[in-house]
Amino acid sequence: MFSEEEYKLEYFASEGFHRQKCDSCGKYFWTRDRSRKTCGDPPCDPYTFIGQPVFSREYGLDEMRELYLSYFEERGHARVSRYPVVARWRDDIYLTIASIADFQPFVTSGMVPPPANPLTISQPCIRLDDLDSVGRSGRHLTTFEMMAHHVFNTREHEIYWKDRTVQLCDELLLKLGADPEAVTYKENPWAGGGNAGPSVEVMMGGLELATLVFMDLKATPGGSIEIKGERYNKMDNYIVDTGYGLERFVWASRGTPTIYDAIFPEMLQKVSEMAGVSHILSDPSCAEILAQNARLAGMVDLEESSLRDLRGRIASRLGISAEKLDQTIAPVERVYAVVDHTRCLAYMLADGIIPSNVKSGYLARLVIRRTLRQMRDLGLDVPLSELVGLQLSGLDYPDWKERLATIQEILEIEEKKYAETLEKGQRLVRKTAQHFARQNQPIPLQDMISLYDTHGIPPEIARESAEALGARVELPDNFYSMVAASHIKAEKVEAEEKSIPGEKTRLLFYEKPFEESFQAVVQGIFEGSVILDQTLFYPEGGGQPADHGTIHMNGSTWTVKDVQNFGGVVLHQVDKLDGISVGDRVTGRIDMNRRLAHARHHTATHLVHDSAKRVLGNHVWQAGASKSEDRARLDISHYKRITPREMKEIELEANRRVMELTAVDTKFLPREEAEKLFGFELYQGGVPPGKQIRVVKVGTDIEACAGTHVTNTGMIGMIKILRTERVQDGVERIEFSAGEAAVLRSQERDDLLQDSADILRVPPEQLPRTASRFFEEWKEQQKEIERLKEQLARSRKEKLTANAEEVGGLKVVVQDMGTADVEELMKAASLLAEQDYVVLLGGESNGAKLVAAVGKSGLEKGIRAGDIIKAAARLVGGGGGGKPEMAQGGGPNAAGLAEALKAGLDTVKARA
RNA sequence: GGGCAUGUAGAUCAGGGGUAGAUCGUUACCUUCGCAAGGUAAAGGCCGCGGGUUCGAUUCCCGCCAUGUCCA
Repeated sequence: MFSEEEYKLEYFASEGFHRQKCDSCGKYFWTRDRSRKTCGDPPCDPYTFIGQPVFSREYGLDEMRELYLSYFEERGHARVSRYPVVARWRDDIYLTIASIADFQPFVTSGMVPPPANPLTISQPCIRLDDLDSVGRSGRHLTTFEMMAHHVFNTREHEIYWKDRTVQLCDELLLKLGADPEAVTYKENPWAGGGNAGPSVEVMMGGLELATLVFMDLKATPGGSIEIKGERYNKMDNYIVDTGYGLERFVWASRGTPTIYDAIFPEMLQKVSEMAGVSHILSDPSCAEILAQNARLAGMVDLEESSLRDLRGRIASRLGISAEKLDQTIAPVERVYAVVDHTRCLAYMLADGIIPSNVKSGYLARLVIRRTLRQMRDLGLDVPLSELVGLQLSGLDYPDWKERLATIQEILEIEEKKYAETLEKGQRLVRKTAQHFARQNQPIPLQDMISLYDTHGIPPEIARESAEALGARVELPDNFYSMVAASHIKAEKVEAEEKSIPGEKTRLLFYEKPFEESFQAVVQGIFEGSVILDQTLFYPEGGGQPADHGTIHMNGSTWTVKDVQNFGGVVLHQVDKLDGISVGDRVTGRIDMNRRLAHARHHTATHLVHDSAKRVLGNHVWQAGASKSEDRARLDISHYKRITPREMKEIELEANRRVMELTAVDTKFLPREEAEKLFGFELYQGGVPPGKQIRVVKVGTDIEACAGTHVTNTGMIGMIKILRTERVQDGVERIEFSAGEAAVLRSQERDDLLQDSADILRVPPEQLPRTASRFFEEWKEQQKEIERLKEQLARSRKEKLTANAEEVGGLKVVVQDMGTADVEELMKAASLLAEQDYVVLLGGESNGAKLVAAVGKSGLEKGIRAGDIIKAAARLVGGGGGGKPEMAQGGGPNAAGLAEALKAGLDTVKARA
């Protein structure tokens, strides 16, 4: 916890604030109001702003945002444009969840200067944690804008800290017309993401409008300060991290029953009209219910059970039943949810998330499917893309029309996919429901979990259709957590950070990409590796494998097998260490063929990526890449399969760039400058650490990339796409070769073609026609053979019946059929069995084959074909079995066939 | 990245170590002035691909490919 000292601000003193302990929760807060006893935060205080706005007039979203940003601009802050809602610059989160997330980790850690200091921003954020409550609590949103002013202070240079922060906040509220007595600042230590610090929550009318965090601690094992069970130490840089809820400010200014009414009035109007529920929304008694609901929901932490509890309380207060209440407001809640979710989707999709079954794509799909379900329950029969389009047009995308074209296609595909999944699911549900309804049992929970987990059918939908078929369903409240429990959590193995002693190695390969040898001094020996003061060897990184080569000294040679970079220290793993020691002067020589092959593939990867974007669209992002000497792989985000035609188009485009002989431009730039110039599209291959990042420009493709490249696209020679593969839903893999490797691959394919054509003795160009003719003929002939075998069996039947003998009143045929195969034997045997024979036939094809069949009379006497076969097959060294009427067997020992037939006959005799 | 599931006729699916099935659709014929319906018959299957086990694999095992889905 933080002491009172942390919060004793001059501003509070001069403005007549005093510190008070909340009667209800025991936490401390600051207020101007001498009579106030509670902190202002629910549940200690209820919502009072509903119906009684806390500001002097109503604001809309755009108006409020502009007011906020210009307020801080006028007070010395630079306005920074928002970041995408997909946090591509980070690998620890998928979505931007707070304004400070824009500046983590490199700015907050002090490694990189901020884009401006101090700055103000309004950052759209997406949080899906409370998805269930959206629409129902009256206050939860999946998407909100976090308005903020941030300051990045260092011990040497402090811009402003707590005092000025609180003052700016307080004066903003007063400027908006807030009653000074009604504002409270509640002390609440903040911790998250490895940082912590004192913080105050800014409360008005029971609503938390903003949080002012003074981040000056970082998590340190054994640190001197403890907060919420973690230990922290002071940081050298300390940060003002504020968050003002734009939507909440607007809500507070309007005092509407729910936050949704305040921020989306037009959209709500449209959607409720489309759904035919606008009469409910405009009904004053309904507004009162919703207001009650929001007021009470504001008082509690929402869980499924407590929300139901809440409903009961509201219902009894209104003197109606809980069911009646639910029926009345459920459609309105769904409209709220749909309006919220479609805004969330507009941001996600416009910022380039491709729906998928993994990563951030899964989050998009989750929201899409939830929205579709809500729309279905509402009976809202319009394409989802229409609603998302409406939302998108109101957001800050100047090119939203172009983006919408892609988004429309994505959503169409998603809608179709979901319809198919549900359709398929319904059939499954029907089957399951019928099964259990027949047994007069409820559908077990395990089956409901499987329906959802394996087939994606939400339990609510499954229950609906199961109950329509007369099956009962047990559905516990904690269904989803039971699903989660059925997944075993994989242990997260964190790679140990190796700390290597020694100075950072000077990297020569950027300045001299085509030099083959270099001089260096041995700095150290570490676990089978040599550390040099400088090196031309490229260490593995960015999907490019390490260089190989040799180290020479005094006529001796060491082979370099692997090269790794640990925090700037390059380790050259060698085959042996004898004869080499610290201080030695050595000559390094790299395998230039390997290096060049890597460089070609690396530059080619950039070109293929760029071409994929041209051919498929701007939604294409790199999702991974790897290179080797003879091929490279590039994974890209794309919402459908790449067609063979598109693949060829990409290949052609890439080769055109090669032929344009464009120089490859690489340079180191300060991170913030590179971001400003080129945007986050830089970070295709992940986010490199450090102040300076290396920017590689190949034609229109600009990426942050640490790999070695050729200096001109012409050096790539040729790019040959080998195939595309779908690695995940929403991610396509393109495999290709460049340079010599591409020529070799093409030649391999020519060989394949030529070899196949040679087998059929036709020129390659006739291969498809000939192959298909052969295949058709083969099928014809298979059928012909089948017919002939049938015929053969019929004609054999006559001969066989002539050889029948009588055993105990049964007609028995035992015969060696020469080279007949199993199929022929079976056909003949079954024909005889139909005429009440007991049959055992043998043949020689690929060893000895035996087939037995028993007619009606035999079966009545208890003679089983399987028994005959088992007895017989033993003598040909094999086994067999089958049904009583028909059995087959065999063995490798064809010489024993006669014996076997005899043994079979004996079995029949014994039973007859 | 991990889990679960699926791949059989044009479509939807059943089956299961022993001669591949149903329904719908298709075609022909019957019936009709014609159509629909009905009746009769037929065509249509590398049982996803490759390997293993086996006398025998569509079925069991392994790998691959394709697809769906849940979770992080």
